[in-house]
Amino acid sequence: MAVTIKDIAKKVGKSTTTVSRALHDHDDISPETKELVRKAAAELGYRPSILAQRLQKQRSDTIGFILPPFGPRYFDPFISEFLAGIGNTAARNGLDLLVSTHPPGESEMNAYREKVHSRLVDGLIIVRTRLKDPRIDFLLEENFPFVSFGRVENQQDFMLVDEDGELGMRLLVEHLLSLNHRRIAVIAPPTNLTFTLHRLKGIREKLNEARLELDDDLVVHGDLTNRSGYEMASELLRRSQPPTAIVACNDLMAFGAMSAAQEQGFVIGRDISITGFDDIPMAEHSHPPLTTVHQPIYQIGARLCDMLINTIRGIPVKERVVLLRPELIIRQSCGAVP
Amino acid sequence: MAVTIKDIAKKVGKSTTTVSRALHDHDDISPETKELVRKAAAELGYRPSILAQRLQKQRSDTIGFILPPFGPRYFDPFISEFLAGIGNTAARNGLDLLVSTHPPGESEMNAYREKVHSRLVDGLIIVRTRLKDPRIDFLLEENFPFVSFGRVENQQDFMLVDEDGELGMRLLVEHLLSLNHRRIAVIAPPTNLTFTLHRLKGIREKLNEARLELDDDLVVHGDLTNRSGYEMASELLRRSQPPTAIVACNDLMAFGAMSAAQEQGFVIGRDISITGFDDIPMAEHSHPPLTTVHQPIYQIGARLCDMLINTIRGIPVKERVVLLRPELIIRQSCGAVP
DNA sequence: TTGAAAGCGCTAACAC
DNA sequence: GTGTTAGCGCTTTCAA
Repeated sequence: MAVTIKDIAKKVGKSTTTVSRALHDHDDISPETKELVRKAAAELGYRPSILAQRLQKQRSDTIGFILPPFGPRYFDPFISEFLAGIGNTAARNGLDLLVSTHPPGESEMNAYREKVHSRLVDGLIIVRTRLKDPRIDFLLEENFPFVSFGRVENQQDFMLVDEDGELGMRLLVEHLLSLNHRRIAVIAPPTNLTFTLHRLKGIREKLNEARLELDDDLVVHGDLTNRSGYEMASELLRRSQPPTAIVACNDLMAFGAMSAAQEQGFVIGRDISITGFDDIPMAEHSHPPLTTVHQPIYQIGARLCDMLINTIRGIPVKERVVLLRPELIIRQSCGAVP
Repeated sequence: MAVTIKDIAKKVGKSTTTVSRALHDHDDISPETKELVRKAAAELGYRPSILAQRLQKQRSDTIGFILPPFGPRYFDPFISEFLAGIGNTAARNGLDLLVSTHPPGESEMNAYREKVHSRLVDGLIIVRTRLKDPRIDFLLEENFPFVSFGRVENQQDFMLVDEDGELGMRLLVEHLLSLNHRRIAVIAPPTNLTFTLHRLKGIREKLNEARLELDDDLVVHGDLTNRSGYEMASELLRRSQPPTAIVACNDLMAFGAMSAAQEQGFVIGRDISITGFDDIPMAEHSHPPLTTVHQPIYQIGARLCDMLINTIRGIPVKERVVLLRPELIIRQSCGAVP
């Protein structure tokens, strides 16, 4: 059906070897032959069978990405940008991107095992790391190329990019302290996620430095969705002693919190201050615009992908652990306590 | 390096043919041999080379999805859910999902041509169709299996799922009319997208039925982002005769519009009514919660993927054009005009 | 019930 | 410069 090098070989009266080498521009083929072969290939509409090349080369030229959906509706504002970051980088390097979805849990490791053993991908990209992350343990053990967006607790001899969430929170809390906030509540993400640890640590330590304590009663946990931000904030604000500021650990929960506050008649930035983390595009256009910490998701994806590609190609990566310096974005969702 | 059927064959003292057939449970192999082969395979830790199987079978067992990013920041709340829908469905059927990103424009068609000709995917999923869509013309011409989320203007002999945007808008406008709105503005998406046409048509015709006209001066175009919703609404609301209702053609722009309105001191649901379209999870938790039209993105993705898989497998698809009935979600962003 | 041989499309070592 | 041969790992006639 499809045109193969055999067809070209027949047409130009040469061997398939010669054709193959001509097409790859090897320098042991005469210019005339090359020309001849190229023309024939073009005329016949030849397209190499990538599959055959891959089988022969024993490389898949493909990067795998298993996205762990969160919550019931799979809504994740990160994904599109992150995907673009890795997708574009992979494409620029002639690699394909194989994507699948698999929630954390029971069968998760099967999904990873299968990807690794099928030899359908040359490397994997991990996101949303947990404190103890079986995916990373497994890949390390298998000695399979991978990079990770996020750290884990016990291991660190692998390539990763992460934002310095601790510093990000320090900047944020510093800002809140300068506005005289003392009763600061936190809507934290699930505790098994690594970045939760860092963010809480940043908050706690910055407060301690100001001789303040993070009140455990004011730390609640959400699941990173709008809804949970809404629910947690609703509860916090109905207390007899509501906080003057709510630090939500991601923008989505911050939006939920803003909605809850407004519903209860609070004016955000005056009666209550609310902060987010991530700086998704929407943060700029919420009402009021959200004070948050910027994460360059696209760049993180691109950088990770670059590291992985180099590794796959055997090029040593100098910086194996990249910790990005976060940027505080001050908008109007925080105001001074009288 | 990796274990192959050859190794198994050697171990059990049979031919590779027998091993292959035993592993696939053909019924011309004795139970004993099957047992023997299976045990040997397990012991050696055999994993089939999917690549080799695919080369031999001349099928890639892979579905392709090229996502057309919008705007500078690739932010698209749809993607994660849509991806989950197609990813899970593909996985359930043993197919892989190959994802790449490519913006509309110049080289877009090359990306599609390459996917088709590389024979790396058995079918493609198209999203965000344009009125005249070269991707669809091309795939139709190539007779390559594909399905589309969205219609096009001139062609309709291909499989697609779409929401009935016209009806959705009719429901929405009906709601606004019942609240006595007469000066209704529209923030429309780019005119080259097919769904823009349907949504505008729904608005226009419903108004006509009520003996009203859609004032062209009140129709502005955004690019589906928050920011553009914000900018367009800012301008609309600063006019001497501002509208009493703004129909944004997607939720993201509606949020931007809400932000602009609030910034100018409007109370949403009282001074100005704003509607969206899509019902992304955030719509429920904005302030005020957004009146919008629901699109079951996950299900659309899953359905599309199912159709495509059937086609690839040669199973005829009975319903080739699926138009989903939209659901109006009334929340608090709209109120009655005094 | 099993095996030999051919082939999917391509590349590479080695000879000429 | 070019061709022969072998092989990537697997499946599938066809014959035994």
